[in-house]
This record gives sequence, structure tokens and C-alpha cells, in this order.
Amino acid sequence: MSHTRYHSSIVWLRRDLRLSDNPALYHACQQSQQVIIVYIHADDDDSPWAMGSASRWWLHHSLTALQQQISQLGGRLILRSGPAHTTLDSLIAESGAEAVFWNRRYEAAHREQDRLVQTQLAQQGVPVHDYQSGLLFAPGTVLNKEGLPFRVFTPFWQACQKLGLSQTLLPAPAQLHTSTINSLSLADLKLLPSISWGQGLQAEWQAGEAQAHRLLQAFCEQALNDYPQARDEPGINGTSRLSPHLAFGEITPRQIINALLEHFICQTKDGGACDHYLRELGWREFAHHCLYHFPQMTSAPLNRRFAAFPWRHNPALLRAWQQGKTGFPIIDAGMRQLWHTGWMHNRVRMIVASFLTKNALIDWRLGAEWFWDTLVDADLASNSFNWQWVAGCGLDAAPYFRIFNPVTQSEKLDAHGRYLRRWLPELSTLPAKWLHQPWKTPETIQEECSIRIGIDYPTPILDLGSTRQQALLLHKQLPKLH
DNA sequence: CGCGCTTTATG
DNA sequence: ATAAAGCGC
Repeated sequence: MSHTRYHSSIVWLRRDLRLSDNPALYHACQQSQQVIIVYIHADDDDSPWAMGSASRWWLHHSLTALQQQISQLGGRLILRSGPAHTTLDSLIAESGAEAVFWNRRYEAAHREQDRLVQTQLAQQGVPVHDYQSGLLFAPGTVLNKEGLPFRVFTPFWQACQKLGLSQTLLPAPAQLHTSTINSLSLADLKLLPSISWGQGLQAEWQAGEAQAHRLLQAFCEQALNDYPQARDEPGINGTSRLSPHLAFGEITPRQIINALLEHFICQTKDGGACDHYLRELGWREFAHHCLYHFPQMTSAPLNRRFAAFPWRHNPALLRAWQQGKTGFPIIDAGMRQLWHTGWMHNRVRMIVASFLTKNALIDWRLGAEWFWDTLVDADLASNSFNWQWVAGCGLDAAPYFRIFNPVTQSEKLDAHGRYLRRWLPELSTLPAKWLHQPWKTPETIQEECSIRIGIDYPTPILDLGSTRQQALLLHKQLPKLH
């Protein structure tokens, strides 16, 4: 059945920086004697959500890994910059490629981009083959009985499970051919930050498909069983940390699911732990499908009652939050972890987001922008969806009265203060009793531990009790819609 | 993926 | 008397 239709084809890579389970690459190889694999960098094509600094850092290293993988198979990754449609156009002219293969992206800007490229190629008579690959199901295909998008997660996820989560995976090509087409060097793309901030990221991460599968394997063997409990403790390595690999398509949800199920069957591990982790992939899926149906999700509250919400203009408070100088250890630890590693523990993300939107009453969009710039796993759908979830203005969102108390959460989830001491070394000598609320530390203990609260570590920037009451009041006063 | 108050269980 | 469980916002 595999018949060669084309002498040469272009595979246009975007958020699918992998060789295995890559339908565009797989089918291009099946149908062509020669494939030209290209990555095109163009900030304008992502507008208004051009990649943030941390994502650009990751991209640089992911492309490095991919270049290496491709050349090991005898091929070559072509790098270009400029708008996709014109760049593909000149690539076709230079190479004589007869077809273009890609995996679809579903964000509004990229659907628009796909349409543009598709029309242009159609005019030249160049066939396009596009595929779904980064999600479990193509957005728009999981609908309720009325044929409408789900607005609540649980029925959505049940529908997904009914459709079947496990599918066969596509193998990586066995060999590739080199190409004489001109390519930019990776340095030309200027993806790395000018400040030395990349150092912290370098120590924490290794981008690329191979590492994604190593992490997956390690997670299945070491952490999966304890996942339901361990995932909530930021002081231990209880999560898979696959998020940036998923965000760049170095690994697919299907590959993860198959590995988990295989492990579950072979090792008779706790099926509950498996389901619990799969649910998280479900939330990612739900976020992507929601963004497809409600493209305004990135910029406007999905619950229209929040349209005129009186968010506070408070640049000083926003800055303190960004820099991890609020005086609340769990908030500051999380924000510093984010800055230093480009990642924050999931549970801590909820706590810092609740603090910003409920206690500080700062617009969730400002929080989302900061995450967008600083997260190596920044994903437009998940980021927008989850910020709206915490702010209470999204689909299936947290009820307005669910306001995280950073002290209670900290005591519950980081009882021994492992996480806090790791990210707030200035507090590391404080006994656990005071660590979660250092401003209450008696003078004598402060002296014993040689810490001066207010000097070595800030006093709280706001009062938790009164700001909570204020938020509850404002949310109760939201206008009723008719 | 709360909080705080009330009710109920337990020794 | 205190802790766990229940419940409305």
C-alpha cells in the first residue's frame, strides 16, 4: 500500500519537534523518495502570542536535539525565518518539492496561517497533507448529544474515554536523506536570552524527544504509583515534568497513554494512579478543545458576568508577586522557582494564581502574561484556561468562594518546609512552625535564627483576611445576566 | 483544586 | 473535650 507519489516533499514542523508518532513526517516518508524537514521561525505568525522568553530558550535546545537526531538518520534539519507562506513558497521554488506535509495547530492565529498557506499552495497546484497529532482528538470532534461543545470537564472526559484513548503509534523513519537546500544556523534565529538567565534553565532541563521518553520511563517506574498523593507536594518529585516536552510536541499524549497503560498491565500497578494521571492529560485536552470553540478565551472572561470586574491597578503589587517578594513564603517560593527554572509545581501555580486574582484583585490576564513569558511549558490553551479557572470566570471554573489560603496550603502541602527552604534560603534556619508565616516569628526566635523579618525577608504585602472578605463581597455583587 | 461553622463520633 | 465529618456560601 505504501506507494511513492512524490519525488520530494516538505515536512513543515512547528509544535511537533519529534521523529516518532509524527503523522506528517511518517506519511511524507511513506509517499516521497526524499523529504525536506523544515522549521520556520516567525514571531509575527504567532501574534499576538509570540513565544515568551522561556519558550524561546526551550525551542533553541529542542531544535538542537532535533538537528542531532535527524543527522543521525542521515538527514538535515532546514531552518528558515520569515512568514510561513512566503518561506514555504521559496522553499518549493528552490527544492522543486511537490507536496507539503504538516501537523495542524488549532489556535486561532495558526488556523488562519494554515488557511493562508493552503490557499497559496492550492493556487500553485501543490498538494497539502495535514494531520492531527498533538492532541488525543481533533478539536471540534468531541461534542455532547446536542452536537455542542462540552462546558464541563467530567462529561467531556467521559466522552473522550468512550471514544478510546489508546491508539497505535507511528514509528520514526528509519533513515532520511540529506538536502542541499540553504539553511540558517540556529544562532541566526536569536532564540536565547541576552541576560544570563538561561543558566538556571540549563541546570534544570534537557530538551528533546529522547529526554522526554527517559522522563516518561522514569515516571512510570518510580513515581506513578504514588502520583495521587505525591503530586500535591511541591517538595518532592512526584510529577512527570513532561509539560514542556508536551508543549513542544517532543512527545504526544498518545505515546504517554500507551506507555502508562503498558506499564499498568505489565506491573499490575494501581489503576487509580494511572487514571489520575490520565485525567491531567484530559484537562490539557479540554483546554485545547475549549480554546478552539471559544477563541476569545485568551483575552476575555468566558463568564460574561466578569466583563466589568473592577480589577485593581497595582503595579507595585504585581511586581512584588512576579519577583517573589510578597512576604508569603509559598507564594514567593513558587514565583522564584518559576523565575529560576521556567517551571512551577502545579499545585503552587494554583496558589499563586489565587493570591494574585483574589487577594491582590489583579486581573488574571496580567498573571497569564507573566506565565506566558516565564514558563518553559507555556501553552496558550492550558495557560488561558487555567487562569480563568482560578479567577472563577472560566468554564467549569472554581466557585467564587474557593480562595486558597497560602499559609494553610503551605502547612498542608509542604509540612516540613522542604520546598520553602529550597527556594527561600534566607528563611532556611527558621523552624517549620514559623516557616509558613514568618511575620509571626517572636523576636527571640528571630535572633536565635539570625533572621530579621522585614529586612532579610519581607513582611506580608497585604492582609489575607480582609482581602479575602473584599473578594467574596465583590464576587457576590457580580451583575446577574439575563 | 476552601473556609468556617455546626453536628456527630469517640474516649 | 476534642476531633472528624457534614454542609452552605
